[in-house]
Amino acid sequence: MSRKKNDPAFPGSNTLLVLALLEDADKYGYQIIRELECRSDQTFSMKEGTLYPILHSLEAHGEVRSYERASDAGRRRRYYQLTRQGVKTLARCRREWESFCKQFGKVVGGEACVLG
Amino acid sequence: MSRKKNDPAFPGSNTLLVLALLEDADKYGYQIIRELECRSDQTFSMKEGTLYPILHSLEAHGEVRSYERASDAGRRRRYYQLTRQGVKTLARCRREWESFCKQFGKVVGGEACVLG
DNA sequence: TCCCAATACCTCGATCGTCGATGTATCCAT
DNA sequence: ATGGATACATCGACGATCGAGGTATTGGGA
Repeated sequence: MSRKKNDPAFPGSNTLLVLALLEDADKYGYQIIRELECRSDQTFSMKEGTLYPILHSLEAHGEVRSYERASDAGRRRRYYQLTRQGVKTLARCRREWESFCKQFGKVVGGEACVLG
Repeated sequence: MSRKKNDPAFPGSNTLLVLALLEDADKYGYQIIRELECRSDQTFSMKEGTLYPILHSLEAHGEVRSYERASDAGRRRRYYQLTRQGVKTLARCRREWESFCKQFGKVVGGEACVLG
């Protein structure tokens, strides 16, 4: 496969990951990265250079909105919240993922196929 | 997600797809594309500009070897065959895929996670 | 007190995978 | 004879991701 160490096994899924993490609560960037590591048993470790552009792009496309809020400690944090459209997109992406998974498994699993 | 129409839902998996398709028999490029479409119910449609570089790269890395053979009709065909190393790589990639799937599902599914 | 690690945000250039277009040639049916 | 399917290949462009770097604040240990 000639993949580098930190290369995620199957790239492209980061946007769906972010949307899914925003489902249960508004979150800020740093928190998304930490929670992703935790939820995936340290398998996924999204880089900041990956996450922030995704967040900004999602906001530009109306999938999320953001607001700034200071933490107890006074540190500034920008929270991201799913919009109604973002919720729909998340649902669609989940369906796409499931379908992809199924088809991919069918091929990689190894059932025969008769060609015309 | 802002993906283009023909963008595969989750890119990066093409190499694994190719290795898996070569498992049961030696195959040539065009055949791989057709069989992939068939096995995945037309979901995956690998482009030639994607496949051939992958094939060449796999050969350069010793995962497959190739030989030319004319078909009945006399058309030239370059068949690709998994090497012993290719078989090992396929097995490893399958394990990685399964692990990825599991972790990804855990996050996208939506179980809670308590952060430290 | 001073410094470093962690928190928190962000941007930039490089790289890699994939696509779409294009090119070549052969075979077959119309 | 013309066009579509087969069959191989390469090229430039683009988008996603990474790694490195930059800024600033907070809290803890030496």
